Amino acid sequence: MSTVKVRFAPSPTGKLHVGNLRTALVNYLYARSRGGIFMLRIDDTDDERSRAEYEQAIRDDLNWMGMRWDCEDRQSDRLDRYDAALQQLIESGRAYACYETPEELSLKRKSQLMAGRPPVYDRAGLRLTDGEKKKFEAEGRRPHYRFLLKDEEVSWTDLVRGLVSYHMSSLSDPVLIREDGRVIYTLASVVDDIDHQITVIIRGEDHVTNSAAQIQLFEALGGHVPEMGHLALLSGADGEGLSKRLGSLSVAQLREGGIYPLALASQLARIGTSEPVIAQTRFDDIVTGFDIANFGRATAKFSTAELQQINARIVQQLDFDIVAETLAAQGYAAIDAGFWQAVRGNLATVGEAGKWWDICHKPVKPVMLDESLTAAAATLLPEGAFDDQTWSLWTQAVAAQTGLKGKALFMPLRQAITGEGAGPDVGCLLSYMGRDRVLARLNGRTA
RNA sequence: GUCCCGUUCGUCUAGUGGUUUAGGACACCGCCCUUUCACGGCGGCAACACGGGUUCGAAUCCCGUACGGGAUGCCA
Repeated sequence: MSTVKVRFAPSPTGKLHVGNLRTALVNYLYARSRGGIFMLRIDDTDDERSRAEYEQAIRDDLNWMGMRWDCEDRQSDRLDRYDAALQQLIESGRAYACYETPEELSLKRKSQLMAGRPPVYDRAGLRLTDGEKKKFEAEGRRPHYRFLLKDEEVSWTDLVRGLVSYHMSSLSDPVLIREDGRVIYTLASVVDDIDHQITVIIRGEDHVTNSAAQIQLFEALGGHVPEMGHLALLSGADGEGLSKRLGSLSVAQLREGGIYPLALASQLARIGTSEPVIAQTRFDDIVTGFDIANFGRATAKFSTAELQQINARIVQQLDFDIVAETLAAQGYAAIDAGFWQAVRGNLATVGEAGKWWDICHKPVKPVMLDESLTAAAATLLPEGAFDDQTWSLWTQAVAAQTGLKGKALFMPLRQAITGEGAGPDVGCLLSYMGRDRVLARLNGRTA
């Protein structure tokens, strides 16, 4: 049995969104759970839209989530391989030159549609005589090349969809090389997969038609057809396509919003599967619990609300040494392990720890709910430095004097001291604030 | 238009003709715990898109309808 080898092949034409990242993650998990190889392939066949900054952003996003690739390649380095493949196909009669302009093709499609016929290319290029071709060339036209599809049913056993079959008669012969000589994804991807000896292709369901045609291409090039797995696409919470709200669901934006990588990975690895989406605090557990067979065929909804919940659950379990660097990067290098321990149980994001740090160290306008209570509490506030016992001793004294207890006692104190109605244990925050600040706030002064 | 695919609790799903008063997880609601919130424990609410058919029996098989997604590019 040969080693499993998968690839993630993004085109650096934009930022990764959660759908892309899920495809990457599923490939990664598939490889890791089978001791296989995970390859990164940059599909930068020019396209005028490819940009170095996008490529870097993709690498950053992958690394951020903890995915390391075992090898990489880029299509712009392999142009001669694509030319060679085209020659091979021309010689075997599976590729042919066409001379229509894009405008002419679009016109053809329109009239076919109008006549109620499927917009399939009529293979006019195949019937061109040498003389006609010469005439086009003389007009200054350059040929583009198409792959001659065999008119038969292509089928394969898909890793997630089971038996899939597709009849080629409803497909146009795919263009392989553009008029300007640049290769098209359909060809480049297959040549790469053959050369890189990819054993399994896992990609989105939007590629099933491609896959059908590409299977014939693999065969025509004498390559071994890899296994295929087509993941159902993700949609937004309202069921709309993800691409429409790309902005709000870009990985970069999620990162900026304080989402912890394991939270996103936990969700992306399980969404659309039969396994429950639960917060995983160790990447290894995500790998272990992964099985491509658990993925369903229906489009799954990606919910940012759910992500946030998972994120909160994970953040609340994070140890200080894991988040210290993140906190420092956000300007909170002063936060220590004790403080983190005190507040983490109430956080939704790591960054929120900074908010509580500020409440302890920067002026806060107290919220005065019961001034007679807080005034009494102020006079009872212990002298000297605060310690572990301060809060409970102090509140007991306040309770004894005022006769208040429970929420009526603690909520006014909390709101005066922190300005907030909910949050970490006030007693734990006390020593970080210092006596003067607490006293001032109890007396209703911003401090 | 044509070709694929999908549709089970709010969400992700289990379910491949009787074992199902349709199971689980998350969310939600309630109670408990708790000096707030969160965590945790216990309990509860809640679904087979619709219409025909096949069958003794259908969430499960067939046909149709509706809705949704994808494809139909000299994008990937």
